Amino acid sequence: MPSKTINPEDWLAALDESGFRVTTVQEILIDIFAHSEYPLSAEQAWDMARQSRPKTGRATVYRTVEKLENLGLIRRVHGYQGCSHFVPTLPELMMLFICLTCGRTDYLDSQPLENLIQHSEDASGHHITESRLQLFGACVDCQQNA
Amino acid sequence: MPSKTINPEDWLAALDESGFRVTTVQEILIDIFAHSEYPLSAEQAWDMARQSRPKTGRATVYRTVEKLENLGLIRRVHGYQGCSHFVPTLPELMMLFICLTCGRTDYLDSQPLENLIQHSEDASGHHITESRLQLFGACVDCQQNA
DNA sequence: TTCTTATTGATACCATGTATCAATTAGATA
DNA sequence: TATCTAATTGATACATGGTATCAATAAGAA
Repeated sequence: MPSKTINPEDWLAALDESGFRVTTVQEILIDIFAHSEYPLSAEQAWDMARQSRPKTGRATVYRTVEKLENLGLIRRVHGYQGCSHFVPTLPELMMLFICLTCGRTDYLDSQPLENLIQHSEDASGHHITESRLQLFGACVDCQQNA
Repeated sequence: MPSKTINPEDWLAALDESGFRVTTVQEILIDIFAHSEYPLSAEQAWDMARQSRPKTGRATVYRTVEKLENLGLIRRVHGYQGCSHFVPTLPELMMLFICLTCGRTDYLDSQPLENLIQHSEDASGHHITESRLQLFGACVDCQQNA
């Protein structure tokens, strides 16, 4: 339930603009990540990729995931079934909520995080250049169905 | 530079109260984690433990680290040299800052995080039960020495 | 001191991710 | 369209980080 929609075309364009080739495997993987409601691991993405293209290699998937991460198109989720799952980078500064019941993700308004960082910089004197926030719990739907 | 100090005695007491035995290896490891200024991995802790007790086994260290984590005495740091480093749990709700230059940790006032969670719950309708925040950058000292 | 059992160390093992390298293919050029 | 070149791929072997097993040890209650 991302608040903005993701356009796989843009990801392909980003690949191209960075001088990478647009290949079948990469198209498939981009489609998989861009449309998943849940954080995906490379292994899961591999399984899904082989459904539409059985001979897809494992190493290729790991390489592509790394490439997408380096391009900033997907981002690693920490603490949800380990630290090996990825979600699309929706806003640059992400306040990601993950439901521990259904596993679905929601991108919350990140203004509060921006404020928090600003405040903490002022209060501590440290210069904050990077942040990682993950929120877990029960989403609206799962609360009702409980 | 934790804002509160850590008392290894308390950790040993926590072990004891949970029905675990207080052993030499565990005392050594507790001392190592409680006094480190930097996040430590199990592998690093193993190296340090063997300096004072050479025959210490690797599996034992991994098991002890897991035990300390389960007891809530140490907590995993995400995104600092992977996700395998641990720091003492100082406040229950942690706003941990890690300097990317010197690696030292600082526990910031976590009231802003409490507010953020409260605000996000109200705004999204999700019930937030768990959070993970990590801040990175340049600490006060490293900014001056730059 | 004895006894029971949690804990330990050595080892083998497993899972996740990475390096290698010949074969393939995107896409630029003719 | 055919040709060419290097990025990409798939298969495999490998490395790393962590776990299961099991006999030997030691904590701490009796």
